[in-house]
Amino acid sequence: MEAMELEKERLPLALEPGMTLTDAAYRALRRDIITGVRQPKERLRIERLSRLYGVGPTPLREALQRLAADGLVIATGNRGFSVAPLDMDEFVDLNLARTTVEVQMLAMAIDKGDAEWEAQLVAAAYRLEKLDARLRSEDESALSEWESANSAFHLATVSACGSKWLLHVRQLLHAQCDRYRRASVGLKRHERDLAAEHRAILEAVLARDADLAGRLVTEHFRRTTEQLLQEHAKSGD
Amino acid sequence: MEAMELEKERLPLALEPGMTLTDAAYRALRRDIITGVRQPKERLRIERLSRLYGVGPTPLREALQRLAADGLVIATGNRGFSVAPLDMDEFVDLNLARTTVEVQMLAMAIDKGDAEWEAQLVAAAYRLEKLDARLRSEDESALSEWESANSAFHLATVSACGSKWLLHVRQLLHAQCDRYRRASVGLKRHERDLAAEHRAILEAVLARDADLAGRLVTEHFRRTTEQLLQEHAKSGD
DNA sequence: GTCCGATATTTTATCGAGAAAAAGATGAAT
DNA sequence: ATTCATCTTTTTCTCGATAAAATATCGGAC
Repeated sequence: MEAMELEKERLPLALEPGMTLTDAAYRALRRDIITGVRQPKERLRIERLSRLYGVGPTPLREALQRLAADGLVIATGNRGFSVAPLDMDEFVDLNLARTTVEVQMLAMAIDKGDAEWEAQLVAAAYRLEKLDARLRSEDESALSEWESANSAFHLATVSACGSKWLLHVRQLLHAQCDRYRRASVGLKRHERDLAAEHRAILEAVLARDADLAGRLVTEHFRRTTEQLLQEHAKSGD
Repeated sequence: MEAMELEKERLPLALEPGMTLTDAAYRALRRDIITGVRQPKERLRIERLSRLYGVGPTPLREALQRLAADGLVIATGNRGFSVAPLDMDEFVDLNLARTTVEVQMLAMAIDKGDAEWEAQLVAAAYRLEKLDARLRSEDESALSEWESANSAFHLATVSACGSKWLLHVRQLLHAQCDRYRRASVGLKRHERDLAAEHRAILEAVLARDADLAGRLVTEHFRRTTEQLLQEHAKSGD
Protein backbone atom coordinates (compact mmCIF):
# COMPACT_ATOMS: atom_id res chain seq x y z
CA MET A 1 0.00 0.00 0.00
CA GLU A 2 1.89 2.99 -1.29
CA ALA A 3 1.37 6.65 -0.39
CA MET A 4 -1.86 7.65 -2.05
CA GLU A 5 -1.11 11.34 -1.90
CA LEU A 6 -2.13 12.79 -5.21
CA GLU A 7 -2.19 16.30 -3.89
CA LYS A 8 -1.47 18.58 -6.80
CA GLU A 9 -2.60 21.78 -5.17
CA ARG A 10 0.28 23.90 -6.40
CA LEU A 11 -0.87 27.23 -5.06
CA PRO A 12 0.81 30.13 -6.83
CA LEU A 13 1.42 31.88 -3.48
CA ALA A 14 0.28 35.31 -4.62
CA LEU A 15 3.04 37.63 -3.52
CA GLU A 16 2.38 41.32 -3.51
CA PRO A 17 5.09 43.94 -3.94
CA GLY A 18 7.47 44.31 -1.01
CA MET A 19 6.53 40.86 0.16
CA THR A 20 8.97 38.10 0.86
CA LEU A 21 8.48 34.43 0.16
CA THR A 22 8.48 33.83 3.92
CA ASP A 23 5.45 36.10 4.27
CA ALA A 24 3.66 34.38 1.42
CA ALA A 25 4.37 30.94 2.84
CA TYR A 26 3.27 32.12 6.28
CA ARG A 27 -0.04 33.39 4.97
CA ALA A 28 -0.74 30.34 2.85
CA LEU A 29 0.11 27.91 5.64
CA ARG A 30 -1.82 29.90 8.20
CA ARG A 31 -4.89 29.94 6.00
CA ASP A 32 -4.63 26.23 5.27
CA ILE A 33 -4.21 25.36 8.94
CA ILE A 34 -7.13 27.49 10.08
CA THR A 35 -9.44 26.27 7.34
CA GLY A 36 -8.48 22.68 7.99
CA VAL A 37 -6.70 21.93 4.72
CA ARG A 38 -3.76 20.98 6.93
CA GLN A 39 -5.31 18.81 9.56
CA PRO A 40 -4.53 18.77 13.29
CA LYS A 41 -1.46 16.71 14.26
CA GLU A 42 -0.46 16.47 10.59
CA ARG A 43 3.30 16.35 10.25
CA LEU A 44 4.67 19.20 8.21
CA ARG A 45 7.73 17.81 6.46
CA ILE A 46 9.79 20.45 4.82
CA GLU A 47 10.43 18.64 1.58
CA ARG A 48 6.78 17.84 1.06
CA LEU A 49 5.66 21.40 1.81
CA SER A 50 8.40 22.61 -0.49
CA ARG A 51 6.80 20.67 -3.34
CA LEU A 52 3.26 21.65 -2.39
CA TYR A 53 3.80 25.37 -2.10
CA GLY A 54 6.65 25.70 -4.54
CA VAL A 55 9.01 27.38 -2.07
CA GLY A 56 12.46 26.46 -0.85
CA PRO A 57 13.16 25.09 2.61
CA THR A 58 14.40 28.33 4.14
CA PRO A 59 11.27 30.49 3.71
CA LEU A 60 9.17 27.55 4.82
CA ARG A 61 11.10 27.02 8.02
CA GLU A 62 10.88 30.73 8.82
CA ALA A 63 7.14 30.69 8.22
CA LEU A 64 6.78 27.63 10.42
CA GLN A 65 8.68 29.33 13.24
CA ARG A 66 6.28 32.25 13.12
CA LEU A 67 3.32 29.91 13.12
CA ALA A 68 4.84 28.12 16.10
CA ALA A 69 4.92 31.41 17.97
CA ASP A 70 1.24 31.87 17.08
CA GLY A 71 0.50 28.47 18.54
CA LEU A 72 -0.81 27.07 15.27
CA VAL A 73 2.20 24.84 14.77
CA ILE A 74 4.18 22.73 17.22
CA ALA A 75 7.93 22.80 16.72
CA THR A 76 9.76 19.92 18.35
CA GLY A 77 13.54 20.21 18.44
CA ASN A 78 15.22 17.98 15.84
CA ARG A 79 11.90 16.35 15.14
CA GLY A 80 10.34 18.90 12.86
CA PHE A 81 6.98 20.62 12.77
CA SER A 82 3.36 19.54 12.99
CA VAL A 83 -0.03 21.22 13.03
CA ALA A 84 -1.15 21.89 16.60
CA PRO A 85 -3.62 19.26 17.81
CA LEU A 86 -7.23 20.01 18.68
CA ASP A 87 -8.10 19.44 22.31
CA MET A 88 -11.51 20.15 23.79
CA ASP A 89 -10.15 21.18 27.18
CA GLU A 90 -7.97 23.70 25.41
CA PHE A 91 -10.96 24.90 23.44
CA VAL A 92 -12.79 25.68 26.67
CA ASP A 93 -10.05 27.85 28.12
CA LEU A 94 -9.46 29.41 24.72
CA ASN A 95 -13.06 30.58 24.75
CA LEU A 96 -12.82 31.79 28.30
CA ALA A 97 -9.75 33.79 27.31
CA ARG A 98 -11.22 35.31 24.19
CA THR A 99 -14.50 36.15 25.91
CA THR A 100 -12.70 37.96 28.70
CA VAL A 101 -10.65 39.94 26.23
CA GLU A 102 -13.60 40.66 23.97
CA VAL A 103 -15.82 41.98 26.75
CA GLN A 104 -13.14 44.28 28.05
CA MET A 105 -12.38 45.60 24.56
CA LEU A 106 -16.07 46.11 23.93
CA ALA A 107 -16.38 48.28 27.02
CA MET A 108 -13.38 50.32 25.94
CA ALA A 109 -14.69 50.72 22.39
CA ILE A 110 -18.10 51.83 23.65
CA ASP A 111 -16.34 54.37 25.83
CA LYS A 112 -14.02 55.73 23.16
CA GLY A 113 -15.76 55.03 19.85
CA ASP A 114 -16.68 57.96 17.64
CA ALA A 115 -19.24 58.47 14.88
CA GLU A 116 -16.99 56.98 12.23
CA TRP A 117 -16.69 53.82 14.30
CA GLU A 118 -20.47 53.60 14.56
CA ALA A 119 -20.75 54.00 10.80
CA GLN A 120 -18.26 51.20 10.15
CA LEU A 121 -20.03 49.00 12.66
CA VAL A 122 -23.44 49.57 11.08
CA ALA A 123 -21.96 48.82 7.67
CA ALA A 124 -20.44 45.55 8.91
CA ALA A 125 -23.75 44.59 10.52
CA TYR A 126 -25.58 45.33 7.28
CA ARG A 127 -23.22 43.16 5.24
CA LEU A 128 -23.62 40.33 7.71
CA GLU A 129 -27.40 40.60 7.65
CA LYS A 130 -27.46 40.43 3.87
CA LEU A 131 -25.30 37.31 3.84
CA ASP A 132 -27.42 35.77 6.54
CA ALA A 133 -30.46 36.24 4.32
CA ARG A 134 -28.69 34.54 1.43
CA LEU A 135 -27.80 31.64 3.69
CA ARG A 136 -31.38 31.28 4.87
CA SER A 137 -32.49 30.93 1.27
CA GLU A 138 -30.29 27.86 0.90
CA ASP A 139 -27.51 29.65 -0.91
CA GLU A 140 -24.65 27.58 0.50
CA SER A 141 -22.10 29.32 -1.70
CA ALA A 142 -22.23 32.29 0.68
CA LEU A 143 -20.93 30.32 3.63
CA SER A 144 -17.31 31.35 3.47
CA GLU A 145 -18.36 34.93 2.80
CA TRP A 146 -20.63 34.76 5.83
CA GLU A 147 -17.73 33.55 7.96
CA SER A 148 -15.67 36.55 6.93
CA ALA A 149 -18.56 38.96 7.50
CA ASN A 150 -19.19 37.44 10.92
CA SER A 151 -15.56 37.92 11.93
CA ALA A 152 -15.60 41.43 10.48
CA PHE A 153 -18.70 42.35 12.46
CA HIS A 154 -17.30 41.23 15.79
CA LEU A 155 -14.02 42.92 14.99
CA ALA A 156 -15.87 46.12 14.16
CA THR A 157 -17.56 46.17 17.56
CA VAL A 158 -14.22 46.27 19.36
CA SER A 159 -12.07 48.04 16.76
CA ALA A 160 -12.36 51.38 18.53
CA CYS A 161 -10.97 50.09 21.82
CA GLY A 162 -7.80 52.05 21.14
CA SER A 163 -5.37 49.33 22.14
CA LYS A 164 -3.17 47.88 19.47
CA TRP A 165 -2.08 45.13 21.83
CA LEU A 166 -5.53 43.99 22.81
CA LEU A 167 -6.41 43.83 19.13
CA HIS A 168 -3.33 41.71 18.51
CA VAL A 169 -4.07 39.35 21.37
CA ARG A 170 -7.66 39.11 20.26
CA GLN A 171 -6.66 38.19 16.74
CA LEU A 172 -4.37 35.50 18.14
CA LEU A 173 -7.14 33.93 20.18
CA HIS A 174 -9.76 34.22 17.46
CA ALA A 175 -7.52 32.52 14.92
CA GLN A 176 -7.35 29.51 17.22
CA CYS A 177 -11.08 29.52 17.88
CA ASP A 178 -11.79 29.76 14.17
CA ARG A 179 -9.76 26.62 13.64
CA TYR A 180 -11.81 24.70 16.16
CA ARG A 181 -15.03 26.03 14.71
CA ARG A 182 -14.20 25.10 11.14
CA ALA A 183 -13.04 21.66 12.18
CA SER A 184 -16.54 21.02 13.47
CA VAL A 185 -18.54 19.13 10.88
CA GLY A 186 -22.10 20.12 11.66
CA LEU A 187 -22.15 23.79 12.48
CA LYS A 188 -25.91 23.40 12.66
CA ARG A 189 -26.79 27.03 12.40
CA HIS A 190 -30.46 26.33 12.03
CA GLU A 191 -31.13 25.79 15.69
CA ARG A 192 -30.07 29.31 16.46
CA ASP A 193 -31.14 32.75 15.36
CA LEU A 194 -27.68 34.17 14.94
CA ALA A 195 -28.99 37.20 13.09
CA ALA A 196 -31.15 38.13 16.06
CA GLU A 197 -28.21 37.73 18.44
CA HIS A 198 -26.07 39.96 16.25
CA ARG A 199 -28.84 42.53 16.01
CA ALA A 200 -29.19 42.61 19.78
CA ILE A 201 -25.44 43.09 20.19
CA LEU A 202 -25.43 45.89 17.64
CA GLU A 203 -28.31 47.64 19.41
CA ALA A 204 -26.68 47.42 22.81
CA VAL A 205 -23.40 48.74 21.44
CA LEU A 206 -25.02 51.66 19.63
CA ALA A 207 -26.97 52.41 22.80
CA ARG A 208 -23.57 52.53 24.53
CA ASP A 209 -24.68 50.00 27.07
CA ALA A 210 -21.37 48.27 27.78
CA ASP A 211 -22.79 46.05 30.46
CA LEU A 212 -25.59 44.66 28.33
CA ALA A 213 -23.37 44.33 25.28
CA GLY A 214 -20.81 42.43 27.32
CA ARG A 215 -23.43 40.02 28.63
CA LEU A 216 -24.87 39.47 25.15
CA VAL A 217 -21.47 38.75 23.63
CA THR A 218 -20.57 36.40 26.47
CA GLU A 219 -23.79 34.51 25.89
CA HIS A 220 -23.24 34.58 22.13
CA PHE A 221 -19.80 33.02 22.45
CA ARG A 222 -20.94 30.61 25.15
CA ARG A 223 -23.62 29.17 22.87
CA THR A 224 -21.19 28.60 20.03
CA THR A 225 -18.80 26.86 22.39
CA GLU A 226 -21.55 24.77 23.97
CA GLN A 227 -22.81 23.69 20.57
CA LEU A 228 -19.40 22.63 19.38
CA LEU A 229 -18.68 20.73 22.59
CA GLN A 230 -21.96 18.85 22.40
CA GLU A 231 -21.30 17.95 18.81
CA HIS A 232 -17.89 16.65 19.69
CA ALA A 233 -19.22 14.64 22.62
CA LYS A 234 -21.67 12.94 20.25
CA SER A 235 -19.08 12.10 17.62
CA GLY A 236 -16.60 11.21 20.35
CA ASP A 237 -18.61 8.21 21.57
CA MET B 1 35.47 57.87 12.04
CA GLU B 2 35.43 54.13 11.68
CA ALA B 3 33.08 51.68 13.32
CA MET B 4 34.05 51.66 16.98
CA GLU B 5 32.32 48.42 17.65
CA LEU B 6 34.64 46.44 19.83
CA GLU B 7 31.89 44.17 20.99
CA LYS B 8 33.48 40.87 21.78
CA GLU B 9 30.61 39.44 23.75
CA ARG B 10 30.81 36.02 22.21
CA LEU B 11 28.18 34.28 24.26
CA PRO B 12 28.56 30.52 24.16
CA LEU B 13 24.80 30.13 23.63
CA ALA B 14 24.32 27.37 26.17
CA LEU B 15 22.36 24.71 24.32
CA GLU B 16 20.75 21.97 26.33
CA PRO B 17 20.00 18.51 24.94
CA GLY B 18 17.27 18.35 22.36
CA MET B 19 17.70 22.03 21.68
CA THR B 20 18.30 23.52 18.30
CA LEU B 21 20.52 26.47 17.51
CA THR B 22 17.40 28.39 16.53
CA ASP B 23 16.03 27.97 20.05
CA ALA B 24 19.31 29.06 21.58
CA ALA B 25 19.53 32.12 19.36
CA TYR B 26 15.90 32.92 20.13
CA ARG B 27 16.48 32.79 23.87
CA ALA B 28 19.69 34.78 23.76
CA LEU B 29 18.23 37.48 21.53
CA ARG B 30 15.04 37.64 23.53
CA ARG B 31 16.95 38.08 26.75
CA ASP B 32 19.20 40.73 25.24
CA ILE B 33 16.26 42.66 23.81
CA ILE B 34 14.28 42.60 27.05
CA THR B 35 17.23 43.54 29.22
CA GLY B 36 18.20 46.33 26.86
CA VAL B 37 21.50 44.93 25.60
CA ARG B 38 19.97 45.28 22.15
CA GLN B 39 18.51 48.73 22.19
CA PRO B 40 15.17 49.86 20.75
CA LYS B 41 15.22 50.60 17.00
CA GLU B 42 18.64 48.96 16.73
CA ARG B 43 19.07 47.33 13.36
CA LEU B 44 19.72 43.61 13.60
CA ARG B 45 21.94 42.80 10.67
CA ILE B 46 22.34 39.12 10.10
CA GLU B 47 26.05 39.10 9.48
CA ARG B 48 26.79 41.12 12.58
CA LEU B 49 24.58 38.97 14.79
CA SER B 50 26.18 35.94 13.22
CA ARG B 51 29.55 37.11 14.49
CA LEU B 52 28.21 38.18 17.89
CA TYR B 53 26.36 35.00 18.74
CA GLY B 54 28.47 32.59 16.75
CA VAL B 55 25.56 31.16 14.78
CA GLY B 56 24.89 30.91 11.07
CA PRO B 57 22.38 33.07 9.24
CA THR B 58 19.62 30.47 9.04
CA PRO B 59 19.03 29.85 12.76
CA LEU B 60 19.27 33.58 13.35
CA ARG B 61 16.64 34.42 10.77
CA GLU B 62 14.33 31.78 12.22
CA ALA B 63 14.81 33.16 15.71
CA LEU B 64 14.13 36.67 14.45
CA GLN B 65 10.90 35.55 12.81
CA ARG B 66 9.71 34.12 16.11
CA LEU B 67 10.66 37.31 17.91
CA ALA B 68 8.78 39.25 15.26
CA ALA B 69 5.68 37.22 16.06
CA ASP B 70 6.22 38.08 19.74
CA GLY B 71 6.36 41.75 18.83
CA LEU B 72 9.88 42.22 20.13
CA VAL B 73 11.34 42.56 16.66
CA ILE B 74 10.07 44.37 13.59
CA ALA B 75 10.54 42.52 10.31
CA THR B 76 10.35 44.72 7.24
CA GLY B 77 10.22 42.93 3.93
CA ASN B 78 13.54 43.04 2.07
CA ARG B 79 14.80 45.54 4.63
CA GLY B 80 15.74 43.22 7.44
CA PHE B 81 15.03 43.21 11.14
CA SER B 82 15.24 45.72 13.96
CA VAL B 83 14.42 45.81 17.66
CA ALA B 84 10.89 47.09 18.22
CA PRO B 85 10.89 50.77 19.21
CA LEU B 86 9.73 52.04 22.59
CA ASP B 87 6.68 54.27 22.43
CA MET B 88 4.97 55.70 25.47
CA ASP B 89 1.50 55.56 23.95
CA GLU B 90 2.06 51.90 23.29
CA PHE B 91 3.26 51.45 26.85
CA VAL B 92 -0.02 52.82 28.14
CA ASP B 93 -2.21 50.44 26.20
CA LEU B 94 0.19 47.61 26.96
CA ASN B 95 -0.40 48.21 30.64
CA LEU B 96 -4.12 48.46 30.16
CA ALA B 97 -4.04 45.15 28.35
CA ARG B 98 -1.90 43.35 30.89
CA THR B 99 -3.88 44.74 33.82
CA THR B 100 -7.14 43.55 32.32
CA VAL B 101 -5.74 40.10 31.73
CA GLU B 102 -4.07 39.93 35.12
CA VAL B 103 -7.18 40.87 37.08
CA GLN B 104 -9.31 38.33 35.26
CA MET B 105 -6.70 35.60 35.79
CA LEU B 106 -6.44 36.52 39.45
CA ALA B 107 -10.17 36.07 39.93
CA MET B 108 -10.02 32.70 38.21
CA ALA B 109 -7.04 31.58 40.28
CA ILE B 110 -8.71 32.62 43.51
CA ASP B 111 -11.73 30.63 42.46
CA LYS B 112 -9.89 27.49 41.44
CA GLY B 113 -6.63 27.55 43.40
CA ASP B 114 -5.91 24.70 45.80
CA ALA B 115 -3.69 24.34 48.86
CA GLU B 116 -0.61 23.58 46.78
CA TRP B 117 -1.10 26.84 44.88
CA GLU B 118 -1.33 28.74 48.17
CA ALA B 119 1.88 27.09 49.34
CA GLN B 120 3.73 28.05 46.17
CA LEU B 121 2.40 31.57 46.42
CA VAL B 122 3.49 31.98 50.02
CA ALA B 123 6.92 30.65 49.09
CA ALA B 124 7.24 33.15 46.24
CA ALA B 125 6.15 35.97 48.52
CA TYR B 126 8.71 34.92 51.11
CA ARG B 127 11.55 34.88 48.58
CA LEU B 128 10.54 38.31 47.34
CA GLU B 129 10.39 39.70 50.86
CA LYS B 130 13.90 38.42 51.64
CA LEU B 131 15.30 40.02 48.49
CA ASP B 132 13.49 43.23 49.26
CA ALA B 133 15.22 43.32 52.63
CA ARG B 134 18.60 42.83 50.96
CA LEU B 135 17.82 45.68 48.59
CA ARG B 136 16.85 47.97 51.46
CA SER B 137 20.22 47.35 53.07
CA GLU B 138 21.94 48.79 49.98
CA ASP B 139 22.84 45.41 48.52
CA GLU B 140 22.52 46.41 44.87
CA SER B 141 23.79 43.04 43.67
CA ALA B 142 20.38 41.59 44.44
CA LEU B 143 18.58 43.78 41.91
CA SER B 144 18.34 41.31 39.08
CA GLU B 145 17.38 38.58 41.51
CA TRP B 146 14.68 40.86 42.89
CA GLU B 147 13.34 41.41 39.39
CA SER B 148 13.01 37.66 38.89
CA ALA B 149 11.41 37.17 42.28
CA ASN B 150 8.97 39.97 41.58
CA SER B 151 7.92 38.41 38.29
CA ALA B 152 7.71 35.01 39.96
CA PHE B 153 5.47 36.35 42.72
CA HIS B 154 2.98 37.92 40.35
CA LEU B 155 3.02 34.82 38.18
CA ALA B 156 2.37 32.70 41.26
CA THR B 157 -0.75 34.68 42.11
CA VAL B 158 -2.36 33.85 38.77
CA SER B 159 -0.75 30.48 38.01
CA ALA B 160 -3.79 28.55 39.20
CA CYS B 161 -6.16 30.26 36.78
CA GLY B 162 -6.32 27.04 34.82
CA SER B 163 -6.00 28.57 31.38
CA LYS B 164 -2.92 27.80 29.37
CA TRP B 165 -3.84 30.47 26.85
CA LEU B 166 -4.30 33.26 29.34
CA LEU B 167 -0.93 32.38 30.81
CA HIS B 168 0.60 32.54 27.36
CA VAL B 169 -0.98 35.88 26.54
CA ARG B 170 0.05 37.20 29.92
CA GLN B 171 3.66 36.18 29.37
CA LEU B 172 3.60 37.92 25.99
CA LEU B 173 2.38 41.18 27.49
CA HIS B 174 4.67 41.03 30.52
CA ALA B 175 7.74 40.49 28.36
CA GLN B 176 6.96 43.76 26.60
CA CYS B 177 6.29 45.61 29.84
CA ASP B 178 9.53 44.30 31.30
CA ARG B 179 11.39 45.78 28.38
CA TYR B 180 9.90 49.21 29.00
CA ARG B 181 10.57 48.95 32.70
CA ARG B 182 14.21 47.98 32.32
CA ALA B 183 14.80 50.69 29.76
CA SER B 184 13.85 53.20 32.41
CA VAL B 185 16.96 54.59 34.04
CA GLY B 186 15.76 55.63 37.45
CA LEU B 187 13.40 52.99 38.73
CA LYS B 188 13.33 55.03 41.91
CA ARG B 189 12.00 52.34 44.15
CA HIS B 190 12.56 54.38 47.28
CA GLU B 191 9.47 56.50 46.94
CA ARG B 192 7.27 53.46 47.17
CA ASP B 193 6.77 50.69 49.66
CA LEU B 194 6.61 47.86 47.19
CA ALA B 195 6.93 45.25 49.89
CA ALA B 196 3.81 46.56 51.58
CA GLU B 197 1.92 46.52 48.30
CA HIS B 198 2.94 42.94 47.67
CA ARG B 199 1.99 41.94 51.20
CA ALA B 200 -1.45 43.49 50.77
CA ILE B 201 -1.95 41.62 47.50
CA LEU B 202 -0.86 38.36 49.09
CA GLU B 203 -3.27 38.85 51.97
CA ALA B 204 -6.20 39.61 49.73
CA VAL B 205 -5.49 36.60 47.56
CA LEU B 206 -5.14 34.23 50.52
CA ALA B 207 -8.38 35.67 51.91
CA ARG B 208 -9.92 34.74 48.53
CA ASP B 209 -11.14 38.27 48.06
CA ALA B 210 -10.96 38.53 44.26
CA ASP B 211 -12.45 41.98 44.15
CA LEU B 212 -9.98 43.52 46.57
CA ALA B 213 -7.03 41.65 45.07
CA GLY B 214 -8.00 42.90 41.63
CA ARG B 215 -8.19 46.48 42.81
CA LEU B 216 -4.85 46.22 44.59
CA VAL B 217 -3.09 44.76 41.56
CA THR B 218 -4.62 47.36 39.28
CA GLU B 219 -3.34 50.09 41.57
CA HIS B 220 0.03 48.36 41.88
CA PHE B 221 0.47 48.26 38.11
CA ARG B 222 -0.93 51.76 37.68
CA ARG B 223 1.70 53.23 39.98
CA THR B 224 4.53 51.55 38.15
CA THR B 225 3.20 52.84 34.86
CA GLU B 226 2.64 56.32 36.22
CA GLN B 227 6.14 56.45 37.64
CA LEU B 228 7.74 55.39 34.39
CA LEU B 229 5.68 57.85 32.38
CA GLN B 230 6.62 60.74 34.66
CA GLU B 231 10.26 59.82 34.46
CA HIS B 232 10.07 59.71 30.70
CA ALA B 233 8.31 63.08 30.55
CA LYS B 234 11.14 64.61 32.57
CA SER B 235 13.93 63.14 30.44
CA GLY B 236 11.89 63.88 27.31
CA ASP B 237 12.13 67.66 27.75
C1' DG C 1 24.18 74.57 -6.17
C1' DT C 2 20.46 71.26 -6.85
C1' DC C 3 18.14 67.71 -8.98
C1' DC C 4 17.95 63.56 -11.54
C1' DG C 5 19.45 59.14 -13.54
C1' DA C 6 22.86 55.39 -14.00
C1' DT C 7 26.28 52.59 -11.79
C1' DA C 8 28.46 50.37 -7.78
C1' DT C 9 28.10 48.61 -3.24
C1' DT C 10 25.96 46.82 0.54
C1' DT C 11 22.34 44.02 2.64
C1' DT C 12 18.81 40.87 2.40
C1' DA C 13 16.48 36.73 0.82
C1' DT C 14 16.82 32.30 -1.26
C1' DC C 15 18.72 28.07 -2.84
C1' DG C 16 21.26 23.63 -2.78
C1' DA C 17 24.42 20.69 -0.44
C1' DG C 18 26.57 18.80 3.57
C1' DA C 19 26.53 17.60 8.75
C1' DA C 20 23.90 16.06 12.63
C1' DA C 21 20.33 13.83 14.71
C1' DA C 22 16.45 10.64 14.98
C1' DA C 23 13.93 6.69 13.34
C1' DG C 24 13.97 2.27 11.45
C1' DA C 25 16.15 -2.28 10.20
C1' DT C 26 19.11 -6.09 10.82
C1' DG C 27 21.18 -9.67 13.44
C1' DA C 28 23.35 -11.85 17.36
C1' DA C 29 22.89 -13.20 22.30
C1' DT C 30 20.07 -14.48 26.08
C1' DA D 1 10.55 -14.87 21.51
C1' DT D 2 12.74 -10.82 23.36
C1' DT D 3 16.34 -7.59 24.12
C1' DC D 4 20.15 -5.05 22.98
C1' DA D 5 23.65 -3.16 20.01
C1' DT D 6 25.07 -1.79 15.48
C1' DC D 7 24.25 -0.31 10.94
C1' DT D 8 21.32 1.89 7.44
C1' DT D 9 18.03 5.09 6.04
C1' DT D 10 15.40 8.99 6.53
C1' DT D 11 14.60 13.63 8.13
C1' DT D 12 15.99 17.64 10.23
C1' DC D 13 19.16 21.24 10.83
C1' DT D 14 22.98 24.17 9.54
C1' DC D 15 26.30 26.32 6.60
C1' DG D 16 28.31 28.71 2.53
C1' DA D 17 27.33 30.73 -1.77
C1' DT D 18 24.33 32.84 -5.29
C1' DA D 19 20.54 35.87 -6.73
C1' DA D 20 17.62 39.74 -5.83
C1' DA D 21 16.54 43.90 -3.78
C1' DA D 22 17.62 48.21 -1.67
C1' DT D 23 20.87 51.81 -0.52
C1' DA D 24 24.66 54.66 -1.50
C1' DT D 25 27.81 56.87 -4.84
C1' DC D 26 28.94 59.44 -8.63
C1' DG D 27 28.59 62.34 -12.74
C1' DG D 28 26.04 65.19 -15.77
C1' DA D 29 22.27 68.49 -16.86
C1' DC D 30 19.80 72.51 -15.60
